[in-house]
Amino acid sequence: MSGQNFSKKRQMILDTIKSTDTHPSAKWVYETLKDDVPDLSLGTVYRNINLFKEQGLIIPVANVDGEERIDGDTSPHAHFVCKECGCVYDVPATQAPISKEECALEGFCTHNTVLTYYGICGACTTI
Amino acid sequence: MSGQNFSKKRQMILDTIKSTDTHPSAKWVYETLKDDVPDLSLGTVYRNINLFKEQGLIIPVANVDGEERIDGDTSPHAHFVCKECGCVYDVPATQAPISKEECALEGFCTHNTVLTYYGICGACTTI
DNA sequence: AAAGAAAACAGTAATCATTACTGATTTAAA
DNA sequence: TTTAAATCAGTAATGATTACTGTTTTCTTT
Repeated sequence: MSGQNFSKKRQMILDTIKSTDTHPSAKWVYETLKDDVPDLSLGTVYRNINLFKEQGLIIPVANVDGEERIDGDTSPHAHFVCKECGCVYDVPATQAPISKEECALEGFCTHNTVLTYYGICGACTTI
Repeated sequence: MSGQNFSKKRQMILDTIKSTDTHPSAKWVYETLKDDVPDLSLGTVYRNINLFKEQGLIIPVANVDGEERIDGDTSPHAHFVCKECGCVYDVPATQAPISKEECALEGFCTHNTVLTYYGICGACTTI
C-alpha cells in the first residue's frame, strides 16, 4: 500500500497510452517506448496493460487482426475500425446507448457497453 | 462454379453454426461435429468459417477469452457477453443504432455495426 | 457410369499474440 | 541503510489460428 503505486516504467506505459489517440496494441506501446527505454520488456507492457484494465484506467475497445487494441480515454464513446488498414478512430457517442445502466436485460448485469462500427476509412477509400 | 457449392462437411459445419444460439467458437463447432464426423479436421472448420464470413453467411460477434465467437443469425441485433463464464446471448435490437446506414461518419464508410454489452449473466450472479 | 480436373480435406507444422516462470533489480518502508 | 515486497528482463510455454502437402472427394463432361 502506498500513495505512489507506480514504478517509472509503469507510469511511462500509462502515459504513452493516455497520450495517444491511436488506440494502440501492446506491441505499439512497446515499440514506441523502446526508444526511450531500451531495456523495456514486452511482457512488462502486457502485465501493466492487464493491471490498468483491472483498475479501469484503460479499456479494451477492439480486436483488430488478432491484436487487442486499448483506449486510455474511458469516457463513453464509440469506435470505428477500418477493415482495410486496421486503424481505430473515436466516434462521439450521439444517440448511442452507451449508458452503463442498460442492466435490466433479462437478468443480465451490464458493466460496460462497446459500440463499434466496421468499414473502410477515408484514407483507404481514396486510394 | 456450380449450383451446389457445398461439400458434405462444409454443409454440416454451416448447419451446426446456424442451428445453435451459443455463438460458438471454431473449437466448439469442431467438438460438436466430431461425434458425427470422426475424421473432421479443426483446420477444415477454420477454413470454412472464414469462407462463410467472406460470403456474409455468418458474422463474428465477439472475442471471448481469446477465442472468436460467431453467429449464424446475421440479422441486426446486439449481444451480451458474460465476463465470468464467457457465454454470449442475443439482445434484441431496440433503440440501438444497428442500422447499416450509419455511414456519414466523417469520411467513414460503415459496413456493419457491432453493439456488445459486457457484464455478469443471471446464472453467474445467482451463484 | 467412368475419367479427368478442380476443389476440399486430414494431418501436421508453423506463426504469432499473450501468458507464465525465474532469478535479478528496483522500490518502499522502517 | 537494511530488508521485504513489488517489479522487471529475458526466456520459455501456451493456445488460437493459419499454412502446407499429399490424399480424397466432388464436379463436369463424356
